[in-house]
Amino acid sequence: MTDPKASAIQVPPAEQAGRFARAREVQSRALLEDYVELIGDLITAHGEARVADIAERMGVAHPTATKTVARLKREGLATSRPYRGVFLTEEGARLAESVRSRHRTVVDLLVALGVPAEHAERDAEGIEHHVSQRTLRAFEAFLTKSETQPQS
Amino acid sequence: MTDPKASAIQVPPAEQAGRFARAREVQSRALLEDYVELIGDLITAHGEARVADIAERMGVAHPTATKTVARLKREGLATSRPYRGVFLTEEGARLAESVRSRHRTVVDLLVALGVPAEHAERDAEGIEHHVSQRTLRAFEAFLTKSETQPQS
DNA sequence: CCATAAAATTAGCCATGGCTATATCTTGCG
DNA sequence: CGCAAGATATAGCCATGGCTAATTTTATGG
Ligand SMILES: [Mn+2]
Ligand SMILES: [Mn+2]
Ligand SMILES: [Mn+2]
Ligand SMILES: [Mn+2]
Repeated sequence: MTDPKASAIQVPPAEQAGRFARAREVQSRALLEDYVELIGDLITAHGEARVADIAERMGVAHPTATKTVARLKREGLATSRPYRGVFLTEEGARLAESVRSRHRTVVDLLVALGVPAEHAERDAEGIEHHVSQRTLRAFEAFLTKSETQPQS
Repeated sequence: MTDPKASAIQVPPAEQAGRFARAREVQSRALLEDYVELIGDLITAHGEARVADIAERMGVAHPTATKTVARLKREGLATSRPYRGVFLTEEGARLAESVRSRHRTVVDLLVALGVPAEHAERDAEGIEHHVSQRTLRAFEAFLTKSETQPQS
């Protein structure tokens, strides 16, 4: 068991600052990740990703979706011509795939730990973005193990 | 195994929008949570929480910390008088305690799954805010179990 | 084929959370 | 004491990510 109180405070300030910086960094990427994942899903399901559908599924107003799509284009993740649908670049498609896979792993882990599916989906939508490669591997390892030998 | 592609798309749009809304909601609380936790730690360790220390540990400039403290006051989580330290209200202290406890649980879970401590700390700093009560209970249950009967 | 409905974009607003530069207050020391 | 130095606060800037209202483009059905 960790020492309850003093633990956080005796880590060097610079190191703690680094952790918070990482969290902020991740945060600024989270929205992009959710958009490319969703755009990929829409293209798979409907052959195209319309701004209206993106907005509806993200739960934001149309102009908000348009603005974010502009950012995706700026960052090289998507393309679109005015009044046409939105498409993913190679890089966008790659990101979408990795985001989708990580999302599934996070949900699967939560469910494996006994979290109801609905809850798992909700929490995963935020958690996923903060799960590093290293942590993802640990999740996968645990899932593989609990497949082989289910709960004791 | 879940169906790889179509899974996300056949959830009703309103429900998916709700998940994203939840994630945004959580996001807007995350900064407050980290601040009250840190302020609580500083008071425990040094008897007071100075803006300079808060800024240093959060990895932001002093004015940024001042501005966020103003928001904490607005939201009834902290108090402070100009050029004096920052203190937590009852509500702030309660929040700090629950945030600290959840933080520890998340770190412990990651470590229990085999994530190196440093990594666990980093990832937890972002993950923690998205862990609901229900999920937290699942984490605790797992940790209790793996104490009793360690890895097979 | 064109008028109107639907979809998308643009314009312009707000809050948050960063920053730097400047002003003000507190404090400790000579 | 009294005046630097240091700590804090204020002013004012920027980017992101929301919003509504207005405009422009596309698509359709009579
Ligand atoms: Mn997400
Ligand atoms: Mn997701
Ligand atoms: Mn945190
Ligand atoms: Mn924390």
